[in-house]
Amino acid sequence: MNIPSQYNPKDAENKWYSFWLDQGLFNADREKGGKPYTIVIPPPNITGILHMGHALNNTLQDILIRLKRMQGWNALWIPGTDHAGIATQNVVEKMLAKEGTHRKDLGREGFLKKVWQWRDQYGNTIVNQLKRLGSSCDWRRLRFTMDEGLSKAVLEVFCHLYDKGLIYKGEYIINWCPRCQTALSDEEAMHQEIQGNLYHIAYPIQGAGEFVLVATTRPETLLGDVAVAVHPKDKRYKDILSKKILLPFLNRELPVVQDDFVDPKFGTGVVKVTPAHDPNDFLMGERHGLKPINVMTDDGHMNENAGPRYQGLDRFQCRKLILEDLEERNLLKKVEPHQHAVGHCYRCHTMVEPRLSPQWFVRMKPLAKKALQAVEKGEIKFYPKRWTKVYLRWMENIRDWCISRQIWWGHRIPVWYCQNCRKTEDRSQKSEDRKNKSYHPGIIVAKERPEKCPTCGSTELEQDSDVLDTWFSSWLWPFSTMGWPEKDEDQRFYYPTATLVTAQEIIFFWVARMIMAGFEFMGEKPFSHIYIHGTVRDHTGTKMSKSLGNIIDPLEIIDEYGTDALRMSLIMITAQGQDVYLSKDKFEMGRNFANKIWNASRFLMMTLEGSDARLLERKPEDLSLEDSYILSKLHEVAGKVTRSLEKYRFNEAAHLLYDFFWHHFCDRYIEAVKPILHAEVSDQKIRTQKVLLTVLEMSLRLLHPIMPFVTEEIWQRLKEMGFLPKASSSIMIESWPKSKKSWIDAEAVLQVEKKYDLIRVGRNLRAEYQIKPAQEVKFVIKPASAGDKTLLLSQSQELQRLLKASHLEIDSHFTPAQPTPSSLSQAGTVFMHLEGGFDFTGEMTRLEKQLQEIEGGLQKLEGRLQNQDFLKRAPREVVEKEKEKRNQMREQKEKLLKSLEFVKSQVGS
RNA sequence: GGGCGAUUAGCUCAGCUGGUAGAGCGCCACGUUUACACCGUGGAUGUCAGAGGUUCGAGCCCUCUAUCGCCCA
Repeated sequence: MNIPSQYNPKDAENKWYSFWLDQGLFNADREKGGKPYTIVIPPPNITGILHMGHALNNTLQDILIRLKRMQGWNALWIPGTDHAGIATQNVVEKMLAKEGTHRKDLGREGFLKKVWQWRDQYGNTIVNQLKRLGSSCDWRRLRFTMDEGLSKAVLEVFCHLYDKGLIYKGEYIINWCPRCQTALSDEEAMHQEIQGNLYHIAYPIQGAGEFVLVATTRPETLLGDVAVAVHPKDKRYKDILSKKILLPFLNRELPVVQDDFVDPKFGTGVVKVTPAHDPNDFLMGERHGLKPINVMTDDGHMNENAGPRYQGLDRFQCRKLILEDLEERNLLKKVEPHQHAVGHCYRCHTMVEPRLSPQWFVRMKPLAKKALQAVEKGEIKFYPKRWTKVYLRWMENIRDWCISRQIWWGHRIPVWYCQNCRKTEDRSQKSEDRKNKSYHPGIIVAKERPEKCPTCGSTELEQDSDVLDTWFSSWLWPFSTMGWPEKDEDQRFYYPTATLVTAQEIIFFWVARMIMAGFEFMGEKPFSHIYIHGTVRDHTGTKMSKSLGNIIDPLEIIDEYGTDALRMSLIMITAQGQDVYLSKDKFEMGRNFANKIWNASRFLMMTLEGSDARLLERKPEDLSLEDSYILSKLHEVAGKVTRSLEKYRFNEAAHLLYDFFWHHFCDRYIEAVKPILHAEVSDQKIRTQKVLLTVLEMSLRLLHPIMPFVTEEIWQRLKEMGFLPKASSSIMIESWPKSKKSWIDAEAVLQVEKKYDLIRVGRNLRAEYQIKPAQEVKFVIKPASAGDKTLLLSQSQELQRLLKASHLEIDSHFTPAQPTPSSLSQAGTVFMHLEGGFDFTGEMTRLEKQLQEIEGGLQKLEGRLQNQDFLKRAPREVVEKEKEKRNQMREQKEKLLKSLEFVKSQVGS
């Protein structure tokens, strides 16, 4: 048999992924039975390429889905992508710019055609990349937020909410991205601390020859000032309340208003009020009946209201010029550095401009109620649970959601305006509309284009040119992907989903809104558990991003180390919900482990070849101590791994498996049974082969959800060799191992642990005395108890081999006739006989060091056991345990003292 | 300003409900013994950020402080 000594991931990955696909093993089928377990993928953006965040996110989902599938659930993982309105439009616009054209040249329809072409060409890149990760999604159910079905869901929802009075149009201040030229929701404006300045500007008081100092961070907006404000209790400014203030440059007369919002301690205690360019000022303006003046265009330039000198300037150029002009007139009194948070577009990072404009909003308070309760009552749980509070706080302070976007790519708002009704609409009515949000004359909301206006019968209808926020489709994801608003059996079966696996960044964007949508449209929560994993950062703690160039590309890692290595490494270093600091060398861990699995299996296959080894179906009666030990550990680890995974403690599960397979199975068991395997056929040999096969096969199944490829590759080889006659077609549909108590023999485990402790101690002696590994030495062991003697006697052959001993004596009454290096282990004292010279002084220091350690520990223990409070209040088991430990240590101390005395007596001679 | 997280071995991080600290990498010594050098054997290394407190007992619970990071305003 020729098996390469290194695992080659590439072959296995391509082969088995296509095999799984061909066999339809990812496909969920209601008829197959089992309880439903559904996950919907957080749909990646079609402009995206796979990054480590995706790799982690999808590995976690795949682990869950593969686990549940093996556990016999009817496991469904629905994949899909998100149309990402702004991001995709940006990408296509850039492409057009390279071609020397602009979307406006193509017109709306022409542009959308281009976008669809782009998405057909590139939009599935990430889907194919997810496949390389091994993701076992039901690809037949792949959805896209712009699909016909999902678009229908969007229309249905818009009309439903509008009819309920939960959607309204209004002129409000929103976050405006001057580069993307669209409104953004509050969540899409990411606040970043920037180092700016606080400018103290002197505004002249009319007719007084005096000034009032106003502090602002954005001097260019002063052109839109309509008032200045002070706190009502601020006595410093009492005198100016009745005065008019003159706006520099424009000489606009500004009233002085009093408002609680003003913080007397901030700046000078006087603020300028610019309702068209600041959300707080907007509210203040409403409170005081001030009419906003907009001084900017939609692309961030100054408009005609800014006056001829500034009109047409970019907002930052204008700031510069205004400051120069203020300085020239001696109106700029003070500039102090000031750090403040400014919104940035989450798609293009341009500084967001608060802007007054007519937009569509969803009234969120009524939707939030059930979503809030469900989490409060624990019907929906966050893992780790600290996110609960974050969610609740946001929900409690929820604000209306701006859903209109001034772009072309997306679901167009299903609203038509009757041109006729609009003409006749009285201007004064407009402000009324704002207050009475459900009253919209000339507005028709419908799933399809209406033929004529229901009010006046006019056919002059024009559809709203805006599209909806992308999240307005993704908040429906858990059910729109299941065909809603149509209803069918599948939907009834698979909804609600079980677990949502996502990142912290989109709790508000997506998770919270999905919960609201679930209750509103399905009458039921969309999922029960939300697992929030950490953010993947580079080794310095910076979030990975393309523009920073600190990306570690998962595909590159897959090429270099293999998918299983990527998955295992990521899982091992990701504690529940903690951010991950990544560097390339971390992936060696997973690669080395995959190789270890490969080689252990290789060894087994070579030794089992030709034998008729089969899996053990029940626990044999005649197990050796080692057999009992490894089978106990196997079942113990199976239980622990299952519990860890079910509690979303993925790294714990990974470490348990790593430790079991490498250290217990390979380092101990396999090494221990090698002589049996190399010997002639015997009952013992046959049994050992079975144990080996059983442990390997079950380990593979336990490892499969995390490392699907290498486990399938080996499992299939075992099957091909005839060792698994009852096997199904793939390990991925085999059953998940059950931890059986009857297979766990705690006593055997304890004894074997003792045995290895003794071996370690003996080997340590060899190393300390620099005995060459090949050289055999004589050992004598003085057992610590009668029980230990029995144990050691039964294991003497093996001990002899593992200690590389020429002779091994087990003697309860042993006292060395001459100075002999010795060391203590749990099962007894190990003496090593040296031929020739012996370094008494060296041995003395060694023993003294050991004695010191023991004495230190003993002192602590004695102290504790003398403490009456401890004896009275600590639980009895704890006290007993400590007593036992003390007795042991006392004995050890005695032994050491004896040895030491003996050695010392020889030093002089 | 409010909230959350982090601070544990040289590095990167585990440590769930309190019972005398662990892993991987790195380091030191030895080793090429037919599964694996992507390996084996043995070893060294910690005032668990600091200060108080609760407790018989604190890395873990409480309070405060410091540093770093994130979120919200």
